[in-house]
Amino acid sequence: MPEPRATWRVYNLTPYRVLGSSVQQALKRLGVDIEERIIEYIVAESPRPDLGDYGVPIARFAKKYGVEIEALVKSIEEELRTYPHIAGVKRVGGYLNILLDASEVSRQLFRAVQTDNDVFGHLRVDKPLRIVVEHTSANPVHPLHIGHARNAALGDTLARMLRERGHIVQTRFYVDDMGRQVAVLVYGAKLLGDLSIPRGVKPDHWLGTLYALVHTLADIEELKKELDKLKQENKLDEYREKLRELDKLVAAASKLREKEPELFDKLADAIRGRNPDEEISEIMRSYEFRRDEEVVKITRAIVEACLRGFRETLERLGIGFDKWDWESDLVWSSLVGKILEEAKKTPYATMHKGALALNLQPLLRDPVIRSALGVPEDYEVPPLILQRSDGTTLYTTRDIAYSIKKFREFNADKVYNVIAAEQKLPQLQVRLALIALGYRREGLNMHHYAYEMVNLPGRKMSGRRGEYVTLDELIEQAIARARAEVEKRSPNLPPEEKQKIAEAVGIAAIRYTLVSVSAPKPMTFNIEEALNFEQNSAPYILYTHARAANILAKAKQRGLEINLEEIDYNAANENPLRRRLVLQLLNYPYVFVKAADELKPEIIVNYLNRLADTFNKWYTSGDSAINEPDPGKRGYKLALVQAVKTVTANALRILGIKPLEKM
RNA sequence: GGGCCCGUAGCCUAGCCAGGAUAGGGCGCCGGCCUUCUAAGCCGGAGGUCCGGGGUUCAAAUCCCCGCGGGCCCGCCA
Repeated sequence: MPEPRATWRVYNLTPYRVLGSSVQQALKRLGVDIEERIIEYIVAESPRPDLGDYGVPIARFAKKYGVEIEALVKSIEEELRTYPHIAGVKRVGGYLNILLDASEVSRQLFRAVQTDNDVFGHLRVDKPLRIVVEHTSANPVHPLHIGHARNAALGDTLARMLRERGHIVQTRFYVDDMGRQVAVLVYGAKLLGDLSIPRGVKPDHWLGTLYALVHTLADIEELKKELDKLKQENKLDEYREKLRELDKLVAAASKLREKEPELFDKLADAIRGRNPDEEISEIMRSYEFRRDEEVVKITRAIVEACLRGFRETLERLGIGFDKWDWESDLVWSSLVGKILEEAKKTPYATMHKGALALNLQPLLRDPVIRSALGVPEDYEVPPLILQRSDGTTLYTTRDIAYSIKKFREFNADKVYNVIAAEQKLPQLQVRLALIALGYRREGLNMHHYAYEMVNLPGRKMSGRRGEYVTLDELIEQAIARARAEVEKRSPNLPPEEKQKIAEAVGIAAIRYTLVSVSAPKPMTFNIEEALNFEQNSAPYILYTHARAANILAKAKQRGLEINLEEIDYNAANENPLRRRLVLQLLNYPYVFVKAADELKPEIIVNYLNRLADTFNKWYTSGDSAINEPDPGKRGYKLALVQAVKTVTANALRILGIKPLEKM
């Protein structure tokens, strides 16, 4: 990736940097030394243009740091004089506002956009880090649904942001083939005596149905046994409660039966009178210890098939992985065994009710660890069990081995795990365990990028009961919706082109929606809303980009080239919308850096939306670029359009959305 | 019982960590605009106890305390 050199200059002209450094310098001269970043945070856009463009509440600084306000203002004004693009300074109330010279800003901006082009704005760090991003890592037992989609969209966007920021990034998918969930599926396959996946069905979809069937039928079978026992013991209250549970299960089961009556009946017959819980546990054991080659074969085949489905879905979203890591490989390669040996030798090792465990509490006495892991002072962390009494390991144990592998294999400085917020405790335990085992650097540099669950309106999703909207369905719906729109507005395009646009738009809409809500917020996924292609959506942004592209294409057709030397930069100040647009574009590098460093894709989303807003207002205001008779002004407008197009395209790419030239 | 996260108009959301200018957007609703670069657009309008109550402050959506509501976690599950 080329270095965006010209972007640096623009970056240093953004109001945040300018005011940040000026105020900092001014305060320093008055004997107060504070970080520039603190001031940058406080710089604000002015609410009205007549007050200036950006400002800082200087009264606050004067008070807080005990400096004379007049002296401070004078000092700041002096600092600001060194910038050629500052046209004036204005005091309003407790604020000191700056007025930017849009023509000078434009001059710098257009040049940088032209030289840096597709890396414009993407300022790179001085010292790149080697970063692993593990994300999605869905259980290979059912198709990906919207919840996984949030994980995938966030993870992929994170990886893209970090790469553009100059880091060396590797993405990894953890294939959890040793969990109970896969064993449930294997159990089902064994009951059926046949694991061939019917043709014409996507493997993950078929497996998802099988999984829900087996799980639900197994639960019913187990519950029946419990009921018998309670009845015998004459525990009527509990009995009635369990009976209600059974009703719910039976209701879920009958829904499943509607989908696959034959399969359902076959499984129901096969499972009757058996001990599914026990048998599933036995499958897990025999897979972990490779006791039964048949189980190994079936398991691997099932998981492979499911992953084929995942890959197909993710590929449509433009999401791929550098590495796929199988949990079983960690165990069979003795990496996990090594962890157990190491654990036993540490002073943290303990026996918890007869199982090998780590007591992690003492580590929390170290304030460095507490602050690095974000643990409050008197937090109590439960002991972490590493090995069951039957000798099998637990998910978290294997995750410790996996964490080390992630660092080792890529020689990583940092690891980000994009994992649901409900896994906060196990994630914390893994990090503490790493430290306990002597992998202090790894423990302190592994981060849990937590996101909240996605729910469907009115109900919760449940993989075990087969209640979910698959990502594939959602993608299809989005594309169909986009297709109808293309059909309506561009009936004359060739069908392949229509389809291409529809696919790009539909998929973009989904990705945009998923990263537009900040990760710690729970999200209700409203399909109607996600497929609303109006303002504040990917289609809106793509449409804006296509509009800009269209203007430039038309200009080219008419032989109108953009020559930065022949532009009349005074045109910048003639029209308030042009001015606003330039000032927004000026902020792009700053916005990018903030989003990438804070790992907040929604910052990019918000920026894009506001930029598109301003562009569309300008576009419809009648200030046409290609019909402009004055060559200097026309040049200016075209360069402005070009800048909008470039910035929009660059920002979209970070979100994993391909910009469109035509819609 | 303990811990973590979330609470901003009918719905969704930004701002909160780093307190300051009449709380930004969007959907939906009402009313307008296609002979000028793409109407997936634009213009105008109605709609707010920033969950509640205290406190700190010249100043609180933002900080602190006490509550309320929702979600999640505290397993020899993952």
